[in-house]
Amino acid sequence: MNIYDISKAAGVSIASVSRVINGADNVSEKTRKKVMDIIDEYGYTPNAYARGLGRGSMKTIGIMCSDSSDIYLANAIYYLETDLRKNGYNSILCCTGYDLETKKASFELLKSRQVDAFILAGSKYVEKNPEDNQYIIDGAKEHPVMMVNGCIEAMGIYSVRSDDMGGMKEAFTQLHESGAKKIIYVYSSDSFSGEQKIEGIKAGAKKCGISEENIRIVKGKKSYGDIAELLAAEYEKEAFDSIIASSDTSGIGAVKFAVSHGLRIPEDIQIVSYNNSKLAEASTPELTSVDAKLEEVCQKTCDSLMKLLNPPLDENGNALPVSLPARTVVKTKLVKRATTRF
Amino acid sequence: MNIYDISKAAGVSIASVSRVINGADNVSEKTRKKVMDIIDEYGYTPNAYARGLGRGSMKTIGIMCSDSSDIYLANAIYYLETDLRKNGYNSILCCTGYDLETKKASFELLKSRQVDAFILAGSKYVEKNPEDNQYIIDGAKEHPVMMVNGCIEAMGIYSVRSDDMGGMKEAFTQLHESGAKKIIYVYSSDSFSGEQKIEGIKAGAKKCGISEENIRIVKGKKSYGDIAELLAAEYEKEAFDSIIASSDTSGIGAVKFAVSHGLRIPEDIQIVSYNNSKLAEASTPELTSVDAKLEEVCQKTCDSLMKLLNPPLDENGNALPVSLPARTVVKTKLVKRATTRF
DNA sequence: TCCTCCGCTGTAACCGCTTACATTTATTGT
DNA sequence: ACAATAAATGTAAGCGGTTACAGCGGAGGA
Repeated sequence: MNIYDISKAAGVSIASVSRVINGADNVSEKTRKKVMDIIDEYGYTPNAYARGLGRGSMKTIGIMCSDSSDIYLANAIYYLETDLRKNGYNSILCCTGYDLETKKASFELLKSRQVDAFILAGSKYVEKNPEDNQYIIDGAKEHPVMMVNGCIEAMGIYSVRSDDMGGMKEAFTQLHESGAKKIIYVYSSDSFSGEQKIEGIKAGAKKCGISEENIRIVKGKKSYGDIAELLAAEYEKEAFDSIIASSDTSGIGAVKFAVSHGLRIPEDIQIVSYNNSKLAEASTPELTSVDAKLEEVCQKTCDSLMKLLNPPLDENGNALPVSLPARTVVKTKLVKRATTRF
Repeated sequence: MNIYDISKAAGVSIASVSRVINGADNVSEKTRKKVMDIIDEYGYTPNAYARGLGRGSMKTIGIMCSDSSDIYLANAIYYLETDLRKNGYNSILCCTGYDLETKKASFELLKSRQVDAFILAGSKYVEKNPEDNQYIIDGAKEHPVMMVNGCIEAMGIYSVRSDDMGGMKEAFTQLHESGAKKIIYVYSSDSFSGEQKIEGIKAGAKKCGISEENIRIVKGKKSYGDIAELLAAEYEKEAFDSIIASSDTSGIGAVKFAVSHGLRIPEDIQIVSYNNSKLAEASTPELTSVDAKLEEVCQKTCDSLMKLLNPPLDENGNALPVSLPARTVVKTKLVKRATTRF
């Protein structure tokens, strides 16, 4: 069932059918109805690829994320996909894992799929070694690249992220003001936003008059158990009265540590985690968490992308240049729950 | 940069270029090298849509899920996408929500994208009213439809799911054997697998010699708080000593109920949840949960799909018919943790 | 009445690839 | 050395749409 079949059945040319399915205004009401009736009768769906070929745009966005089963990224994907679809765009998803070669291969694959733009979700797409980002920088010359919670400085790369530094600074400060004397920061992965968070911790400490060498920062693995063990070992070395965790996952590890050590939350120990994903509420007791405003970040990402891909037209129908901020930073919000005294 | 550019630069015909990029064996080593060199030099990526148009298959699978931010589905998507990509297939994702019209629209959209097959992830694609499934049944006439944890009986629809009935039966039986006298089952959503689970509860009760009218089944909403409140109200009416939850999410609600009522877990109250997603371990105390073997379910889904889409060929290169079981059921496994005494 | 203009419709080229088939070139046997 | 055969390559027709441009008929003005 293709456009020829429809045109034959309706007794019009394929051009007219094309006009009808594209909602062009220069079709008579009579033809439109004739064509629509046939289309409804036969249940015809235009071939998106042929359309894309003819038109030059597939109305498709390539989304890359390291691991869609990560709660945080799963949410991002949901927001992005839904938002894009509302705007008439489809998403091709690639779960790239953490290996650079796989990331590159996925990028190529999405290119071959003629995506109109890329969205790199998560801060795992900023490599330590600048050369390793070259594939993204090159790609951005052809199609816009939106980075969600990551940032690479180059033409065509736009970044929307939450204010991780500010968020962590606030968490630290609040904790300090609520009487915390010994704060430990635990994180589990290095990344662009990971560094921002550490900067935030340092900034918070500075604001509270705590010297650099008195800031305690430890790095663990991703699992709850690992974080709990790490904190236990640290506690052994020197007790602390508050924990800031780089994610809700780590926050839960912190809760497990506290519970297994018979420490009362929040009386003996306070915990603040980050992201405010569903995990924060899933925890018992529920975690005080810095809301990373993921939904807003995703929504701003889509907004910018839509502006970029569908620029306003001047009176002659030519695209007007759009100027978008290369970086957008969304303010976070501390959500108070049961693991803190404030 | 298209195949003509490459053919010109390499001094061969586009057919030869096509053969090279498709790894055909009837190309001389000399031309292959010439072409590959040019491709590498110019960084050419073939247009997947033109290929698909010419070839008739896009090597793309349409995945529908109600909500990719649901932890369970997020995992499914990860497994499916990764597995499909390993097999050279891409995935287009549609998060359809729970509304029938949106589901239908997404189905149409994926059709227009010429997907080679559909995967409907989650048990939310089996509607109560059989007529409402017609769009899937019709779709299955054109392309295979794989249902993950759902089941509709029709030509071209294949179902892979976990043995929810058996899993729940085992949970009930184990609980009973560990001394539970008053078991309550709490669930939060109606669906195909929801019904299976209830059947399992009933089967377990029967096996334990408990009459139908003594089985307590309550339905709540999705949030932790709601489940906790519901259980509190039920407890008020009549105390129970064990909770079976239809998901880890509900299980966490049960934990919250127990904690807020000062009930010790598992001494005063035992809890068994379902899925064994990351949430089960995230909970404090960690949830005993029936592992729904999602990874295995997804892997079997992909396996079957690949067999269907790439059937073995006979000596003349014709596809041999493949016969696949329309239903595959994967055995679950009870994972014991801290919320039960067994 | 004839010409112009306009709205609608149709024709055909093109998007970038695959592939059946024709053609050329290389290999082998006698 | 030459036909027969096999291997490599090229040509051209699709795949299913979009769209520039040409053509057509009818309304309105001179």
